[in-house]
Amino acid sequence: MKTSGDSGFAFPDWAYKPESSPGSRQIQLWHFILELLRKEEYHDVIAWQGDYGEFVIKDPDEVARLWGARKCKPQMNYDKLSRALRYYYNKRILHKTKGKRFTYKFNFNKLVLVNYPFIDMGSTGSGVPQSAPPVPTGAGTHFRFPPSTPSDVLSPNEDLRSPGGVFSAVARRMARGSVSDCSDGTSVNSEIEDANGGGGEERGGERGLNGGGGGGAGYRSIIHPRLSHESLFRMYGGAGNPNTHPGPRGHQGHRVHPDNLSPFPVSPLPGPGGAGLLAPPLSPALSMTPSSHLPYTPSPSLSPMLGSHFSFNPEDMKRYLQAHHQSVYNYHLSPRAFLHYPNIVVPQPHRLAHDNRELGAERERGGGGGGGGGERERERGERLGLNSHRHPSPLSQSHSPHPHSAHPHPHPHSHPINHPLHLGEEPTHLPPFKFKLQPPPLGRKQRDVGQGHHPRHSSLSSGSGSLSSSGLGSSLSFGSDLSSASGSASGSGLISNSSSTGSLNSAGLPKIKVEPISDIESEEEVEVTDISDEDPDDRCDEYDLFSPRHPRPRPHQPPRHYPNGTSHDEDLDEDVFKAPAPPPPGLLPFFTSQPHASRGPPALKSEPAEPGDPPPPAAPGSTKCIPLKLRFKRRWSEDQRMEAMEEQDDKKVRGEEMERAREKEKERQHNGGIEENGASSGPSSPGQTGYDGALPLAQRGVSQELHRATAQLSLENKDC
DNA sequence: AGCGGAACGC
DNA sequence: GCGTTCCGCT
Repeated sequence: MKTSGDSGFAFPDWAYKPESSPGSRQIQLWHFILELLRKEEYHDVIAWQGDYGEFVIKDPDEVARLWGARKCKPQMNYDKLSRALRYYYNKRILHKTKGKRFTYKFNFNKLVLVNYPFIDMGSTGSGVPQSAPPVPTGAGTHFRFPPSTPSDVLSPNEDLRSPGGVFSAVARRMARGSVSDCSDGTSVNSEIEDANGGGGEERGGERGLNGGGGGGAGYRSIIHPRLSHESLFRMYGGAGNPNTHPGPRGHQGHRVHPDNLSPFPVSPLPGPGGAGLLAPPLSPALSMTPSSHLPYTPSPSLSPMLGSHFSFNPEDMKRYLQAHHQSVYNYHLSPRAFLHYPNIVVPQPHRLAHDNRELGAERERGGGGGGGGGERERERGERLGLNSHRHPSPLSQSHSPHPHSAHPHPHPHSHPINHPLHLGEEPTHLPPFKFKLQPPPLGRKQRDVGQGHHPRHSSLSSGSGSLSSSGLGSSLSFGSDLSSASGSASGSGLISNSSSTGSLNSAGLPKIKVEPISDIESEEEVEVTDISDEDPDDRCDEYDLFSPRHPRPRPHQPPRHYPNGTSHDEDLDEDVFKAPAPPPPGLLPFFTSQPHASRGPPALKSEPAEPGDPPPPAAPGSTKCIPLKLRFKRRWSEDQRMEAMEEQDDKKVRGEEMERAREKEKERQHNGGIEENGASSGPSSPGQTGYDGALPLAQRGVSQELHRATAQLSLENKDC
């Protein structure tokens, strides 16, 4: 990990979005929305409403203003913002709730917010607190492997030694809230903060730890932009973690109503509901799995991990991979994600012994949004310059009395930085586990295929003709596109429709996986996104940090599915939302049931009620009574086949990418061979992991594979 | 209100 | 890749 060098982070390179896609590094609108949604201060402006995932923009102008402030786009207005929102339709991140003004709905069924596993989608009406729990603010959603230590996370100048240093820095960052300060000095943020009294109270809940920290001045760059306080906190401390809401406002530290209100299957599994609630955000993959699904094994190394750090030790990796794999299956994600580690086997999930989630957090949702009416002083015309301090921060959001409880160093002895378990010396790349959303539905605009009736220009650049609607069915068998981008290079943000859809299409190759049929999105098509790529701190003044992209013709926007704007999926989605949590993945015996069932064509999908669920029962000839060995064999063949298939598709879709990835992997293997072996002392040792012993013979090999992978990973991060 | 194409910017 | 800005159309 190159972190130490420039940023001091212990995250693998692949944990970050490539610089090549600066665009994705900035906060994305939906993240921002989510962010606002979870803050009580903004409930007068935007709030959850109705169905899960549905929210209403109560004050469009204000939301736009805030967004504009965050993006340093003073000209922002609802019209523009809504345009952006509309783009999400195609991406399926959102859709409009028809008939309700300013009401949109997140397609969480497709969009698994990796880093927002605890989102509280409570509905207003239900009286449930609206704001979300530890939802990372736009800020640090960047996915990162858990930092090993605070110092990994903090920039060099931060005072690592003092707890206050860490926290204050974080707090300071957190204090920045939703609105950013534009570098030009027109700090919107400050505007708001000032408005709220000394720049510090407004976000009460989160500021709890800001005990000292000196003014916010200059905090801006104290922490590396990539640092997510959110994850930091989550990582460091489930319990006491301020951000996690231990504080007064942490109403739902532990969602009390998880199953019902959350879009995420919080506790699919009976029992320690949500044992995983606070599962360490090992990866997007992990997070994406409803926490409770996480098959973490309470291994010795686990607790430390939960407590404060994570290291790339084999066990952790194993868990990570395991979880990932599990996710793949749970969500019917393409196994491509595991392309590099085809042999990894995910053992039966074990539940986390103790959940470290933010329990006890109680959130007192004080009077709730007082009548939104009164205080809206801002007006659209006025832009940043004026202050429109709207949210007099609720006092209720007091600060966590024990800011330090979240001290990141619960386990000082296991300082990650030098974690003994760190294996490997060579940098390795793990597949980025980048999840993409399905491409937009075929559009109604097919009509214009080929015809440019462009108002402004007649140039039909690339993709206009692309969409042949239907046909592209080809690749679509697997609903989710879990793409494993090539190591560090990948780029996209969390969601992306096939990037080059347009161009490729024009070439005649169906590049996009198109949903064959209407928007019916099969539940299997759970989309996982890594919302980790944005950094709230990426602000206007930092724009130039990113190299400008080369201008290129903008591909046509793929047409939408629904002819006539009819959103068929509305219902579906709704169902999805209401649907009970998906079956416990863990229950999906990795070995026993047929794995890819869900990957079939959408047509297969049936029970709308179980979105994201594990694949349906094994096909008729299931392996039920087959000996384990055989089963494995079978399973493997199947997997291989699937992989092959997908690869084929992939090739069409993004062959290059894959190719590169594979190449990389090869390379890695080649180069890292030595270290790989060295790692063998780790997890593969029987009994060490805790499950090896229980693993069937067949799995041993797999284990090794995993081990190897782990080692590689470790290597990869070695230079952090 | 909403939608969505197009060009443009970062 | 992700908006932002415009704008015509419903």
